[in-house]
Amino acid sequence: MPSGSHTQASLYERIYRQVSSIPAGRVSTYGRIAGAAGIPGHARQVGYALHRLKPGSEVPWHRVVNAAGMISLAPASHGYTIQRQLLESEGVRFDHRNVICLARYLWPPVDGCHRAESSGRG
DNA sequence: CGTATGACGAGCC
DNA sequence: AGGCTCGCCATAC
Repeated sequence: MPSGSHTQASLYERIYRQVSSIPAGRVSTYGRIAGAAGIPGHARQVGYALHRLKPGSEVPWHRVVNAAGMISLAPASHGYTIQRQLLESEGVRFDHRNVICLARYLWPPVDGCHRAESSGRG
């Protein structure tokens, strides 16, 4: 392989790969995706990468929310409704404040908190 | 090429 | 406990 430049996939491609690794019914945050993609601290770049996605993309962009567990799109935006519907369609529940419980749905799972496993025991 | 902006995050009060 | 501001850097014009 040609040394020097990007021996690996492009940054966006790495971001898309990380996002694609999120299973259905789980969510991740921009910051975590950034860290997993090799650019810790650059959460905004992840948001930008998803913004660049095309409508026909198979990347589960809707499984990415901000560190507060909220959809980062404008609540009155069309994208917000789409993302929320897709998440609820996968079983992700929203708080009365439109917040997702990251302790239950965050991917990769966190220890010390019960997960939303299919067994329904928590 | 410089200014403005944005699908974020952490700190400050 | 929560709203506001700054910093980060690629993209748009």
